[in-house]
Amino acid sequence: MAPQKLTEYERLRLENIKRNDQILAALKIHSKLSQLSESTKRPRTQTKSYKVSPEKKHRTETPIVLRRSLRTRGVAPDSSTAGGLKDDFDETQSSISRKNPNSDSESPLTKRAYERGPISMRDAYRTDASDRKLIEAILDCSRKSRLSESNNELDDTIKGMEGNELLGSLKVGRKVWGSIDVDALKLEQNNIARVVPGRILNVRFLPTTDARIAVVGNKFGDVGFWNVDADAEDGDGIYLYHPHPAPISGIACNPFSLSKMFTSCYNGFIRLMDTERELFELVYAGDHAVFSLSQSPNDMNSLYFGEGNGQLRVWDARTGKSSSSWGLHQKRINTIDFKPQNTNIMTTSSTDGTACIWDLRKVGVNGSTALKTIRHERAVHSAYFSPSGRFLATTSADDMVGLFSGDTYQNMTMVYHNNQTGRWISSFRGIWGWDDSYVFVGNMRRGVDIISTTGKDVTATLQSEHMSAIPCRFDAHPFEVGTLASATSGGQVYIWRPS
DNA sequence: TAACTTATTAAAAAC
DNA sequence: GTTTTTCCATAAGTTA
Repeated sequence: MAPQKLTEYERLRLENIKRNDQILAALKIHSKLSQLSESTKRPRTQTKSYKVSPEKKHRTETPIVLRRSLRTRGVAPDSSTAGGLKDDFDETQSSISRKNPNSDSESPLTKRAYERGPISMRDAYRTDASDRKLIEAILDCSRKSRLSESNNELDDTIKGMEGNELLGSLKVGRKVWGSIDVDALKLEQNNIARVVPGRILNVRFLPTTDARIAVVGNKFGDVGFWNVDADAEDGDGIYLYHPHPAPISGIACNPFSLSKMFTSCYNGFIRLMDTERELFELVYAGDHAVFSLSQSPNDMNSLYFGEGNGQLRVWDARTGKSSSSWGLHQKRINTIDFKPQNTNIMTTSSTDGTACIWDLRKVGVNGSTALKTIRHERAVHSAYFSPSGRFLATTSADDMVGLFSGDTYQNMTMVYHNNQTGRWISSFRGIWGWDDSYVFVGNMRRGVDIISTTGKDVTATLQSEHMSAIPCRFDAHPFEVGTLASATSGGQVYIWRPS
């Protein structure tokens, strides 16, 4: 896609935005001064934190789940559902008593998050400082990564080159490979921030080497950005949006087009954040909760998501339509992942107590039969292929982390691990690092457990006095070996780096 | 098989 | 510093 030429209107608009930013910057001097006097009073280092503008604060502090009639959702009455919606996310869950008497009037911002249409980034924005710096940073990275997109035709040639995975990774936007020294991973004060309020369900690094930007989704439907290396004069580099009205279940970034990022929500909507158009577009609006989201690494036009009780759908970016849904599980699908070396091979984990491996060429044809079904005693919270594809790691509520290897993943090792996170902490999901050596998983004692595939046990635990809460969700930076983001139920993000 | 009930737990806010 | 509130998720067990 060639960069679009700006119309006169767009050019004027950008100029106007820039002017407004200058005015804002001038105004900010006052708040900077007051901050300065405050910091002399309190010499202790304040961690970076999101700051919601006062006039927006009251609107979203209390998350409200609204009743949605078919009419307000713009859906024609349907005899099959007219007798009362019994779907996963509607009246049954929405009508839970609301204690706050002030929350009865629908706030404009919450209403917007429900809209069956695009929401401008401006309308969804909650933080007080301008988000121009963030938008510029993302567009800047996007332009740079697009330059390397022209190398994509090399993809096929490189695919056969087993010996040079690093070259392959860089050219096709795949995760970079490398080994790490576990003892070298450290958490520094400036790599800590409270990015959003409340419980984080998802953390993701933008897939770029040009900036370190972490994105998180929380249970209120907020999407928070943290530009980790933002200059001090740009504030903390933390930006908060509210594009969804309910918990965010997935974030999917396109390494070839950083300005496009998908987010999915428990209310059944999937939005595409388009930084170029400054919109959260609505790409899918279903009647069932969307619990998981994933992109096939080699096909950015296909978006896979799990909805309702075990259904899987594929949304096609070219047609803007989704496939019919395939019933792959009995209960909700918690994760969807693809084998990096053969993206026809997909794995799903489910609350029905199983993790399955599928051949996409055979899914949906005459029903769906899994290549392999892994059975845990309880709900399976995640299933991920290792970077080489030779391992599969599952994490289950039965207090086990499963490691599977061999041609058909027939070799099983169960590693005991306390996964009882309870009500307040998001369930643990063991993720892979940058090679097949380690799986990273949260620890109820405020640490990150590292499970070694060779040792078949927890060989180390990352701990730090800076970590004031339990890390439950993680992301390994796709292009920076050893850079690990961990997120908590209090909205914090901790970034571990090799020292 | 669906519908209802209950146990689980940490962190922030309030005192 | 200690106590209270948050809270309204989730999964598993029990009942009808």
